[in-house]
Amino acid sequence: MPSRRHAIAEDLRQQISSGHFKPGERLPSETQLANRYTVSTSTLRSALALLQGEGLVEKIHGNGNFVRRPLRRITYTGGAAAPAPWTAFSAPLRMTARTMNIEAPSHLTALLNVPPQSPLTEVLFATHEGKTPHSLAHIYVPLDRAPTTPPLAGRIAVSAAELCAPLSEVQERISARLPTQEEARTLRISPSLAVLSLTRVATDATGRVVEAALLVLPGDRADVLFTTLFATEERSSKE
Amino acid sequence: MPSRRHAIAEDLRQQISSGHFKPGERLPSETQLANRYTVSTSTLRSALALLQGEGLVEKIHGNGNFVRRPLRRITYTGGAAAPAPWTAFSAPLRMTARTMNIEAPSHLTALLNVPPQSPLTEVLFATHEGKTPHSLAHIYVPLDRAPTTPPLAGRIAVSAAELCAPLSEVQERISARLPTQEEARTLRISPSLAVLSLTRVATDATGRVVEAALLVLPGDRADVLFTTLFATEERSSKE
DNA sequence: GAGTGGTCTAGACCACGAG
DNA sequence: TCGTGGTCTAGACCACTCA
Repeated sequence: MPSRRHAIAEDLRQQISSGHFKPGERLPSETQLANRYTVSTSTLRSALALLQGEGLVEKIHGNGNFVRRPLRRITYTGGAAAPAPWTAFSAPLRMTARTMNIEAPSHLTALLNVPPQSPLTEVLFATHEGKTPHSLAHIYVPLDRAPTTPPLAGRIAVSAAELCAPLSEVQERISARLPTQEEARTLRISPSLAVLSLTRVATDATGRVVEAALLVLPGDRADVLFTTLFATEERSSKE
Repeated sequence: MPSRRHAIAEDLRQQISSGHFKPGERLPSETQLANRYTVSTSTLRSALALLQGEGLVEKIHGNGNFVRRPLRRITYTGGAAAPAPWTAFSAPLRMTARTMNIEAPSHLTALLNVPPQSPLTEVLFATHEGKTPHSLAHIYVPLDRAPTTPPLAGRIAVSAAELCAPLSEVQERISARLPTQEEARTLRISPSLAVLSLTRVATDATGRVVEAALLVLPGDRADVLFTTLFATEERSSKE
């Protein structure tokens, strides 16, 4: 037996995909929708919560529920096959970066293998498509290993490590979770929409950590791709 | 101002981590907890929903709310650095597999690059720690490329591709989402606990798809690790 | 059958956003 | 200020589990 809220969610899904409600459009208020479906507002809200978790609807407090614009799915390419960590896109994809020097907070000392409060360059990084944020990144570079020409910007910031000594190893660890309140606000996603959390640690030939990057990618508009090529014939690993 | 439900959730989190409520233990009923905190049952339930999404509490309909046993975090190791796709664990980690021959359903023909309804071997695969499922995998091998000695079992099933012709490429695509109802039931996780979804496609030297694997890993107990080694000195890629 | 969580109601009041 | 969503109440009734 489909519950009331699932039936309503399904009906709204239909109306959205059929174009009855268009991307960017504001839905009728929750009170109106509750009347239309003859349910209480709580039931209607729980139906909207389902759509929210799917990334179909965005709620804006004090303003309304909006049909989310379907966003291009972006791909983060990891591993050796990636010349630059962010692939290029045909669509206009805006990037913003903010650089600041900080002292290593405790949760980073283990990751970077540096003493507490040692100087770091932090780059806050975001990609946007139109007005909608696509992804977030925090990138940390120990100051004594940073390129000598700040400020970093654009893709250079993301691949800062490449400017340093030759890398010997890059580790990328990926997990899935719900966004923190702040991430949800910044990315303008529902707190119930899963995100990919990727931690990339680059090490140089001497074993020092050259760069750590913490990426947050909304599950409805990003995924991560790794391609592993195996040696055939006399071919060796590709970079 | 922290809302009522966040305060309650925080208090319960404390009581769980302090050992006042122990792993596996049943919490007081929602009515009792609602009285204790002098809130309505709906408010209390929304507090529990927060803990559920964090994987701290498991609700069992008609039975109660239970403190989840903290599970060992497992790591799926991807890419060339992985001799076997599933790393070994010190803890007893049970694996179950069920093999069946099917005809390629439509959503797999593109992935496997085979004609519709061509014969496949499907392996349903699960890992458990104790009674709790850790992960799910659906593995598909085109029949004409399968090893000649079925039934596959254990880790062999997961690395079936290795028995075939030498691989030339493995693609692993990862995304984050909420589980389907069925996945949530099978993995015994909350529908609001994010999962990693990993699609692995292995191709042999002739360009044919040898194996496709669809993995589902609960976000609270699994992550994925890729290690990329760069050639230094005369060293080449490792397998 | 007794007790649990699951769904739903019909309100009240608060917090936010835009005009 | 007004309309929006956010939180919360105090119930009712249903569905499930276990003894």
